[in-house]
Amino acid sequence: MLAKTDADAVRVHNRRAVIDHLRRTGIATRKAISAATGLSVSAASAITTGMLRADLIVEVDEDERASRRGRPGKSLGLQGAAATVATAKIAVGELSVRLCDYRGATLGAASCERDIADLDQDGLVTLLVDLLREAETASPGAPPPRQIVLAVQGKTDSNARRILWSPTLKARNLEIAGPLSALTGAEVGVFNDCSLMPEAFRWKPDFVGRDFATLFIGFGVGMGLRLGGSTFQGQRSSAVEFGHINHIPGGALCRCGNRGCVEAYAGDYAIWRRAYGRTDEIPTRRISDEDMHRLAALARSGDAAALAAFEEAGTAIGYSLGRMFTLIDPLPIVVTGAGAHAMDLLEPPIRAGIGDSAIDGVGVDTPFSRVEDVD
Amino acid sequence: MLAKTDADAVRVHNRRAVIDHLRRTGIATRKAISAATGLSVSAASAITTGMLRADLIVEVDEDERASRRGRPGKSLGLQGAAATVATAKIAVGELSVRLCDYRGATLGAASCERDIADLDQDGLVTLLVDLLREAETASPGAPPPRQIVLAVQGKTDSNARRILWSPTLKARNLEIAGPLSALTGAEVGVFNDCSLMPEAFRWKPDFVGRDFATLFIGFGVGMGLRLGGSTFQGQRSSAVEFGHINHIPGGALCRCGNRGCVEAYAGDYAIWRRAYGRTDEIPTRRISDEDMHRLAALARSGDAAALAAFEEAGTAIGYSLGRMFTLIDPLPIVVTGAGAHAMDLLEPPIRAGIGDSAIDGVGVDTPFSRVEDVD
DNA sequence: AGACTTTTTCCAAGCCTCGGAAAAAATCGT
DNA sequence: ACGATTTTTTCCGAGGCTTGGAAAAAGTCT
Repeated sequence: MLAKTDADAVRVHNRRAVIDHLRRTGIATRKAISAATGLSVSAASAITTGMLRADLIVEVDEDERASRRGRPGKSLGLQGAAATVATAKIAVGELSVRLCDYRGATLGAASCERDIADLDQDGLVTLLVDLLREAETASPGAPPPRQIVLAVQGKTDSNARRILWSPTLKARNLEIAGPLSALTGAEVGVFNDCSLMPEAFRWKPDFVGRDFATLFIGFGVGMGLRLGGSTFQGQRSSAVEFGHINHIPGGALCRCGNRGCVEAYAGDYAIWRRAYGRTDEIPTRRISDEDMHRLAALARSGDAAALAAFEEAGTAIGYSLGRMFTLIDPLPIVVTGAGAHAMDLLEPPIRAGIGDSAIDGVGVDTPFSRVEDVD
Repeated sequence: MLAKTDADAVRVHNRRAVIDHLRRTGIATRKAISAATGLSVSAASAITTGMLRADLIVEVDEDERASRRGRPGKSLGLQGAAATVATAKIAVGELSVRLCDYRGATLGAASCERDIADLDQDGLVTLLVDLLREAETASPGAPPPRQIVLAVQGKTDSNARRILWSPTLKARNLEIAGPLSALTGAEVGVFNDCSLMPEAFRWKPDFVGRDFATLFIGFGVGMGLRLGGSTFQGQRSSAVEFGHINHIPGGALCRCGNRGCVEAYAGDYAIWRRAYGRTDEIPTRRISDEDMHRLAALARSGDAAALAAFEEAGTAIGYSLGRMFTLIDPLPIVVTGAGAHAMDLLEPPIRAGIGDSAIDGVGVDTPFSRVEDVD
């Protein structure tokens, strides 16, 4: 099952290593690249000059002259104009597109707020193409995107081609990558929004090369996993449906139709309905952030029902984290989403839940980081 | 973070691919190796002749003459005498060692049944060395093992050097790899027994290159995961403590001290105590296989308490499989251990549990294979 | 201005693998 | 029985990448 390797693979691999380092550090000299990648200086030099000629990277004048002895190294950076990448987000009630250059800088964006529940495959694709065109006119001079990454709220297939299911859409199993690719000429990938989140943090110094999880707490509950140097994808689907891992057999009713999911205790709507005694009610609309802030304030001021709602939410998350830790070892957690604002209320029951469910309580002290907003 | 690749890495990789194919198919011609690995015939020929000269592989006379036209291919197989590998098992009340040659054939074995609970690090290591010597005298002519693989009931660290915790031993955090390696000169790896199980199946045609899980149901409950071409290991420990994933918050008391673990419902002792109304009793000894067979027979004959015990066990396993499937997608399951004998009783509640806990019931129809005995 | 240092570039060498040609070893046809 | 055909191996030159050392380049220090 092991595939062969040849000179070609070596070249591709080593160039990727160079780009990887440049993307992480921004700029670096050939010497630094050599040291970081393990390549000889000769090789690093040869590779970079080749990429320089191909206009993939540029020489950068560094203002900060270290004024050391010896020939100063010439800094290199990625050439922003080398390629354009588009990211699109499909969420409840919102569709947005953003164009980025090769360095990651935003070139232009476009979005539209409308109910897309009734759209079918073609309708969704044409809407995406329209937004893409709009974003392109907003960023003149940029080449058309070579790659399009779609972040979808819902389940996608592991080939990153289809939306298997989304709470935003009535239709299921939509083939998106093919048509969109045919219309735009770009390489298209369709991913679950939460499983994509680790990509946003893997460049940060604290997380480079490390395993970690991102936990989204908001209207729903979702997770992204970074394991062993790659962002986790299931064999068949995007997987990591953390919000729909069962917490209590036969428990509270969840949006997905099952009973006892984590989300049915820890999603915005779950906390809300628990606080107001609306057992098993599934709200048709999003609970607004203001409502949730109000509820959190109520809990902080000592309201028993609100307190209990947040506590149950934290316990559900904690137990499921404990279950996950037992299966794949404790991980540092990055908490995002509206629920991150209520971490003062959630963290104690979360940690208690981990302690009660993980073997030997391993992972109760795993670090949590809060990130308020991410796109 | 990406490391460089050079000609050396290419050589190592391609040779490994050749060995991989030979280990899987037993014997193969140079042409077949070329086709399977994607290497050119020239490369496959060069690599194999090199390994032939290094005595890693041998030419094999195939008796079955296909009598086709053209020059017949000369079959190659791994040289059994090229290296010796030892495997050792540390289980409750039993210690065993087995020597295998490079092809996987057993050369000799030794075992001892005694209580090792009071052994410390040195005691355990010297006992292992003694068994190793005994096995070596049982297989004259074989070179001393170059590699030793330890399968331990319990938790091991992810560097495969230490036993973090084992129900067999009172001591914790025992460094085994270092001392054993120093005494034998072999490369030593210490692994959890269940997480090692996929290694036994990854060569079978049904599982080659596929993701799957092995589920052990016996005195305890354990699991091994084969994901993305490698056998899963946690970042810090052997992980995949499936038996200690929480099923019911605050539920039945488990050997590990927590409440509500799967094992506290589905382990032999859990089924036994549930059938006999001994709530939360932790037996000091293993329940014998005969006792469990008797209990299963009782259930099959319609005894309500016994039936309920097996049903609760199946439900616990089913829910936890559903939870796992939600996190990492459904997988085919290979069921081993004494509990595999009662799969007729367990499978219906297991599938029902998956259906109630997995999103959309995905995975209820995942294939189960029963394997009665594995070493 | 010359000595020293440090970074780049240049060049021959070493390893792989690849592709095609030649050799080897059977069977088939007459 | 002997040449034609077919299939597998081996051989050999070519090409691509990296390496290590030498040479060049581009600054600081005295």
